[in-house]
Amino acid sequence: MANEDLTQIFDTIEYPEAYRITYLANAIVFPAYSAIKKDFGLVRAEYILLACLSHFDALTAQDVARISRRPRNTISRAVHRMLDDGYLDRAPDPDDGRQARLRITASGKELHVRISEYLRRRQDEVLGTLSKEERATLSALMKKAALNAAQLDE
Amino acid sequence: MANEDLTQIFDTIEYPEAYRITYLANAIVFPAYSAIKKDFGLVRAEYILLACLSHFDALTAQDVARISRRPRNTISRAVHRMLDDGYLDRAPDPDDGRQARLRITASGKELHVRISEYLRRRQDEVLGTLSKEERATLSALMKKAALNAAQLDE
DNA sequence: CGCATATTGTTCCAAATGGAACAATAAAAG
DNA sequence: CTTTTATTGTTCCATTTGGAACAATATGCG
Repeated sequence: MANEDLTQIFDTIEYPEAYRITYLANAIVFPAYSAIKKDFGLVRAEYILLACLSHFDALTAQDVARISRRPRNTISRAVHRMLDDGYLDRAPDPDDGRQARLRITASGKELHVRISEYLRRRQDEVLGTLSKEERATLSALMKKAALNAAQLDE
Repeated sequence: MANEDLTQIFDTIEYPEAYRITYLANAIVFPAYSAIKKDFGLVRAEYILLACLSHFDALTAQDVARISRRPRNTISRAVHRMLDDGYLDRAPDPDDGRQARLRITASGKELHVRISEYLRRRQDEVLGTLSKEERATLSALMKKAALNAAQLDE
C-alpha cells in the first residue's frame, strides 16, 4: 500500500472497460443505496421495482426480473412488501392464470420521484468532470452497448 | 408487459447515465459471476481480492476495501478463506501493529488469470457492437469519470 | 384429445451480506 | 507522559440473497 496510486489498476487490469463500468456503477449506486435504505427503508429490489413500474404501464414480476437481471424470488418478495405498503396494485392476468399484472400506485410514484433524486444527484457528482459533449457521447455509447446487451440474453 | 419494448426505460428513466452504467455492469458481471462461482466456488469478494492483489505489490485489507468499495468485514472473511486455500500470504506490518500486508501467491495469480478470462470474454460480448474507435472513446470517458469518482470519496 | 415440456410466482433453506460493537494498536492533544 | 481520538481487523447478529424445488397454469406435439 504506502501511498501508491490506488487507481493504477484502471489501466493494468485485464478487463479495463468492465472494471471501469463496475467501478462507476459502484461509485454511484452504493452511496445512493445506503441513503435510500436509511431514509426510506427500501432495499434495492424494492426501488428497482418502483423504477420499472414508473416507466411501464403494467408489468409481471417476471418482466421486472428480466429488466433488472435479478432472480425472480427477490422480485417476488419485493412485490409483497410493496403491496403491503400500498405502493403497488396487483391484478390477475385474465388471459394467463399464472401471471399477475403489476401497476404502481400514486403514492408509489411519489416515492419513486423522491428516490430518483438520490440517484440523479450522485450520478451528476460522479460525471461532474465531463463536459456536456463528453457526457452526451458517453451516454450514447453506453446506450448502444446496453441495447446490445439486452439483445444478447433474450 | 405484452411485447412492449423493455428497453424504452433507457430513455425515460430519470437518471439515464446511472441506469445505463448499472445495466451494463449487471450485464457483464452477473453472468461472469455465476460462472466463476460455479466453476471455482469463489464469491465476489474473493475474486476482487485476487484482482487487487494481482495488480499491487502488497495491500492491507483496508486498502482492498477502499479500492473495491466493500465493507471491511466482507474483505476480512475473503482474506481468511484465500489464506486457507493458499492463494494469499499475510505478514504483519513491522511499522504498524494493527495492519497486515497481503500478497498474492503464485497459485493465486494463476487462478486470477483464469478468472479474468471470464470477465474479459463477457466484456467483449457486451461491447461487441462498438467500433474500435467508439470503444476507445467510451473507455477514455469512463476512465475520466472513474478517476473523478475515486477522488470524490477519499 | 392426452402427454411431455415450459413458464410463472412462491416457499424453503443455506449462504452471503453488512452494520455495529469490539480489542489492539497508533496518533493527536493536553 | 497521560489521556483522548482514530484506525485496523475481527466477531456477532440480524437481514438479504439466490439456487432449488414446488404447485399451478400454459404451450407444444404426437
